Formats: sequence, C-alpha cells, structure tokens
Amino acid sequence: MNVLEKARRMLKAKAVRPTMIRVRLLAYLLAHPVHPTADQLYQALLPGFPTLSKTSVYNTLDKLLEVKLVRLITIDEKETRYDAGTGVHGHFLCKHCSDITDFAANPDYTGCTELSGYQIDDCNVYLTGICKVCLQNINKTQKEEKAV
Amino acid sequence: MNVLEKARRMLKAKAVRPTMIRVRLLAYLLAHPVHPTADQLYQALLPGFPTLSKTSVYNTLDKLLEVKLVRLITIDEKETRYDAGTGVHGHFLCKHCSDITDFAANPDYTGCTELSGYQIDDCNVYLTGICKVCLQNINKTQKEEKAV
DNA sequence: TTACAATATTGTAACCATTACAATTTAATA
DNA sequence: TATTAAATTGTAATGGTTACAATATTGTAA
Repeated sequence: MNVLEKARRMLKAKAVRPTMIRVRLLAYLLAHPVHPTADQLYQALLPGFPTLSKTSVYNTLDKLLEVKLVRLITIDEKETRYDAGTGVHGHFLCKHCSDITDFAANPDYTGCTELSGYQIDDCNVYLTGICKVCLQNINKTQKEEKAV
Repeated sequence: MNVLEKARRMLKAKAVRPTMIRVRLLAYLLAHPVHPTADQLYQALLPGFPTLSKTSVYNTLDKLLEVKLVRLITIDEKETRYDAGTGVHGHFLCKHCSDITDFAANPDYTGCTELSGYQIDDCNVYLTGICKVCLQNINKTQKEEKAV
C-alpha cells in the first residue's frame, strides 16, 4: 500500500473527508518525518499542486491536529513544526545544524504529587544541544586549527 | 534579604551589570513564578519604571537567557514565556484556564541509544491537559445541568 | 442528472510577537 | 573631566499566522 492510500485510510478512520490537500499533506508528513514547518510543507507540495495556498496548508494542519493525526512541535520558538509520527517520542534539536532527532521517550508522570488529580492529555519532551555529527565536525575543525 | 538584593547578587555572580531594568525584571520573575510573557513583564514593570520600553524587556530577557538566569518556555506556540526557576522541572499547561503548573521532573536520557554521542544541554518536559481545579468546575457544571 | 446545502479552498489583508537599527542615554575607567 | 563602551529607547520592519469574504468542490436527495 502506498503512502497516499495509507493517508487516505487514516483520514477516513477519523471521519475526515480525504480531500486532495489533506491526503497529500498527511502523506508527505508520513513519508518525510523531518518535522517540517508550515512553509516547508507549502513549498514541498506546491510543484505537484499549483493551486495550493498557504492558508490551505494552515487550515489542513488545523484539521489534522484536531483529530490528532498530527502533533505540534514547539521546540523552536521561532516557528511551529509538525509531526505525523505516532506514539510518544521525544525531540532533540541540534543548536548547530537545526536538525531535529526523534528518540524513545515515554515518561510517566501519573505518580507526580504536584499533578495529582490532573488530566494529562499530551506529553512533549524537548532536548537541545549538539548532535553527534556536529560535535565531530567541531572537533575536526579545532584539530586542524591547532595544526596550523 | 529582599528579592531585589537577591537579583542583584545573581547578576553580579554571572558578571552581568546589575542595571535597574535587569534587577527589577529578574526580581519580578523570582517573586512571580507564573511564567509571564514579555508583554506581561512589560505591563507589570511599567508603573514602577515609566521610561521602560518593550524593546528593553526583550533585550534584558536575551541577556538573562544568555547567562542562563532565565529559561524559555515554548509550551504555548502563540507566545514565549519566561521562567527564572532554577533546577530542572516540567511544565503543565491547562488548556482550560491557560495556567502553567510546575512539577518535579528530572528525566535522564543519557542512556538513550538514539542520542548516544550527543551533547545534551537543556531539557524541557511539557504536559498539557486539564488541571484539578478546572476538572472540578467542569464536573460541578455538568451536575448542575443534569439537575435542570 | 440536477439542485441544494454543507464543506473545503483560496487570496487578500490584517494581526501581533519579535527583531533590526540608529539615536540617545547611562555607566565605567582613566 | 574626557573618553569609551555598554545599555536603553523609539520607530519601523519582519515574518509567521489568522480573519474573512469570495469561490469552488463535494455529498445528498429528489
């Protein structure tokens, strides 16, 4: 089953009309788990969908958020990112290359005294730092500078 | 020691000039751990500091962030909030009343395979849901509606 | 199929938090 | 006091997001 069909079924399962935009946008998110911004989604879908408007991207994302097929990621305060990845997982933002890496995280705060009696609907774990690749590049550069 | 003096000492310890704005803003954050927005800080400080400008609030926050006396909270994608609370703790956002509650959280992801070799500098845990008080109000309202 | 109503999409303009920048003020040092 | 660096301010711009009205599309029923 290709990703378009998969997206179509996911939408139907949530009783959301599987319109062109919705299917394509969800399919893109499923096929490209890189947490794109709204603008990146717009730019990516535009070639295959020339009548697409930015507003429609936002409308579509709102609808997908509403039925929880998509999650918001606010790890970067500059712009919101979107993720169709299911299941709880954390996000690591590299301050050097701005890439976001997923990692396994399923924290349990039900026993937390401060939150006793609270209804917890959603959980996001955001880490920031420097990723492996950037660390290696930085080390390499420093050695070269020393050598000079 | 009052909170202004405490703020002054914290700034000196970080080698940041304890200017009027910085001392007052940090003191306000220490005394009001409610995670205000930049605009809320501006409105709160303005009466006691009529020449204050919005830009200065942002500049001051940037400086305090730089020396890590303040943390960013991006749990709400609409606007950034600021927190002078020290130590790792999580934030719970009530979707009903928009209040943010702190809770103890000190997750350890150093053993996480996906992040092996990564340098982790900062950690934020964001939960959303409905707080105790709002849950009780909702229940009360529902009972009253049933009674009618 | 056709007509109608509901829903979805689009373009434009507005909104608003944040930032850029240049001018002014304040503070530190000699 | 003079000099210089740092801090503060006001204005204008930036840019992601949203409001809204017009248009297009879809689903349903006759």
